[in-house]
Amino acid sequence: MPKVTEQYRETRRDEIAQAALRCFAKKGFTGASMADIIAESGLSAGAIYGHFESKQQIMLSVASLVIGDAVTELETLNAGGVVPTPSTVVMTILAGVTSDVSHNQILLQVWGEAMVDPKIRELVSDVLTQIRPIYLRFLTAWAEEHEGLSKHDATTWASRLVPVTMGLAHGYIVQSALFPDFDRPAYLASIRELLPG
Amino acid sequence: MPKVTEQYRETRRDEIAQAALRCFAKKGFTGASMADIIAESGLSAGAIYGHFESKQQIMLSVASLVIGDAVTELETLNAGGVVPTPSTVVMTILAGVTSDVSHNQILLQVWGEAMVDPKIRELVSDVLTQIRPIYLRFLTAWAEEHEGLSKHDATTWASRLVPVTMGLAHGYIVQSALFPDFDRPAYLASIRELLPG
DNA sequence: GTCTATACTGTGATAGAC
DNA sequence: GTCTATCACAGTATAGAC
Repeated sequence: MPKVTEQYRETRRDEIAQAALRCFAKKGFTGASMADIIAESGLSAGAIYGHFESKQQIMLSVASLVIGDAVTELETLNAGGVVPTPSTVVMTILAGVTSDVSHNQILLQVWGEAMVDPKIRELVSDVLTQIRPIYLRFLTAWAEEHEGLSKHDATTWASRLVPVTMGLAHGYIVQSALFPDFDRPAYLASIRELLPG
Repeated sequence: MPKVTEQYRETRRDEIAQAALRCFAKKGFTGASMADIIAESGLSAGAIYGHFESKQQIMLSVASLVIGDAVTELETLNAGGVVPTPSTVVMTILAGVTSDVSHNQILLQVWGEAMVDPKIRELVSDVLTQIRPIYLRFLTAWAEEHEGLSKHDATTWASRLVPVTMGLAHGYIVQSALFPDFDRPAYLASIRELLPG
């Protein structure tokens, strides 16, 4: 199998997913029809069904794209080598999620869909089980280093702080998507005041 | 016009809305069909269309029901006469929103729908403009009383804290709906630690 | 082996006859 | 109030062009 072909298919898939993303951002997961996606992608029905089994698969692909942002961005913190403060962790994850406005909008839709679509729910759940330990690791490291706690105590302390820390991020995402005049910098500043570090 | 008739109609409307709520909780706003709602309500298509103009109207009615919980519950704080702590305010609003699990689930769907449906968006926006000032008032009063700030300083302080305070609530709602093993009491305890008061 | 154009089949919301 | 017809449109399959 020539490598070119595989890459080509991958690219096509991505193009379709991006077109679908734009449609979903405008009309929602269920509101956007295959016809919309077909038109937006500039391809034809058959072409699309050659790359995706169903609309459901496209939805999953887009959802995965959007919620994956968080993990991607968090990984960059590892590269730094230094132990980030709790508020830095939150701000980093938010930078990933809300850099693209349409991603942010779709994220809320993904959460909504997760309430009724088991596949999406599973996807969200999977990403959580990736993110939670990362949060925990960073917060634990910080508590050890800056609060002088033992590894055990630091872990306990961190695991209590993780949910609210994530909650603050969730709040940012919600308000960012819902309130047109949401003051993002002010929110981030408040996070820095509230969280230790 | 006999009063009985009006009350009767109101009751019927409410029954239909409740039936619709159950359907939406199970299958989502767009996933639930009129046929579902008809079956769940035990009525017929014609009967329902006698009380609601369209499915859209039913959706709005249910959405309003669900996001109205917050306001309803907040009002109870007024009755007490004492100035609640910031964390008490959050916990009160959460008590209203998440007491009924299906309401909580639908709330996420409402947020998602708000991304693409202007009517729903408007509804959400309206409720916010009701809630924000209430938060602000309570937090300001608390800052005056317990931090000894002037009215002006207290207001400034409060308006900076309102978004994150609401954010913590949003985080609770999101995690409560998405994570089956979410530890609610632990989250509330962390809120108490984080927020002043 | 990809794509285009078009046809098919079920189902949705709703209107209107009983 | 119920029941049933309508009518548009959804997602998808297919038949053939490049």
